[in-house]
Amino acid sequence: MGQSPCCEKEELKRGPWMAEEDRKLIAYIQKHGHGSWRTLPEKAGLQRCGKSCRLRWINYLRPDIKRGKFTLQEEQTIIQLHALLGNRWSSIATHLPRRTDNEIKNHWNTHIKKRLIKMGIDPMTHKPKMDALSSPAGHGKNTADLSHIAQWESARLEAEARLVAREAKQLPNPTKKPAQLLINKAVAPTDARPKCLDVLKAWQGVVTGMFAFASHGVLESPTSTLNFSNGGRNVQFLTDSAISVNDTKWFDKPNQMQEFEEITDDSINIMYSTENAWFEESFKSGSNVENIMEGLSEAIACNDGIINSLMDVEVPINGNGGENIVEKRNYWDSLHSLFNSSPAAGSPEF
DNA sequence: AATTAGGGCAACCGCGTTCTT
DNA sequence: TAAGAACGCGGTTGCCCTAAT
Repeated sequence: MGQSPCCEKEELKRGPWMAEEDRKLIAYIQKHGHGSWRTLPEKAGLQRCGKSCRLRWINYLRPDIKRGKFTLQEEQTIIQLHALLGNRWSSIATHLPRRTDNEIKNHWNTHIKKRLIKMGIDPMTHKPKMDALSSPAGHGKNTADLSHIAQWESARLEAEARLVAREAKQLPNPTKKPAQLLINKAVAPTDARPKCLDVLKAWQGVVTGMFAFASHGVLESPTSTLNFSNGGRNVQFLTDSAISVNDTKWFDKPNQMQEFEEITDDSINIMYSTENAWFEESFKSGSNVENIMEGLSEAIACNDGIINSLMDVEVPINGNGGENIVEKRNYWDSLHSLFNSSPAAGSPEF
């Protein structure tokens, strides 16, 4: 069922596109839109299959494509989203305006993946390879917490994508292409994106916050303390280079290899190489811990409606703003307790 | 200068999902 | 509701370019 081989039957051209073919495709789409890809080649006077035309347009000819080097920020986003979503390049691409899934996929395979490997990080699990060498007991709470957050975030991003798709379906003009609407919405410029997506910033903080870099005068921002406590577990941001989770203090040391210093029995020791300036730069540019947590709670508050609606959680709608705030706080509390409870194995119960 | 190896990227392939009839 | 058509996605291939030998 479904796919029929579109290039087999006729003598259709394959391989690299000629400039003339590009011109024809662009001219046709600019004038008529792509419509049915199946019929487009014939109408446009191209000896190509529809699939090939679609690919050429989406990955290369579309006017809103940004080409050239990926910025640091983009790479960070890719890494973080990949940690959450895995190889779902199209989902990742929706969070990188004007980049195509193919381009992201290629960039991952040819650049980022290799760099992560070089840094001793498994590109598939996003965990330091040394993690595997640590004791089973050590593979406890912190790792479980992070993977739990990752699972939760993954589900949330998927849910968000489904909501966008659902919204697109409900739009008044039913004549054409929810998928296209989804794409248009998803690739809107960064500043047009809903604030909800700031959760990525928060996640970025969670991830990059794990990497405390050598203190060669790098971390200059004023320090402050931020505390969360719930159910006996305590998350404390002591300074911009030290984080304490459940009495486990994560901080930097003045050498090239960083270490999570073990304080409690079930905490873990993980070594991170910081010799890669690229990652250090990421850290510097991205994460002020106060902003991280602020962003996270803000994003969660912003997202609660989406999450609840998409995870089939019934929440009474309050007309009253004050109650709403309470509701959001409850949501944050429940998330926080989820974060703290972190089952040793198994998936989150959504 | 010629050859080889490796990197980068555009394009293809096949399968799952969604849409249409 | 079922079947076929169309679309979209992720994995893979193959070509081109450049650096190394």
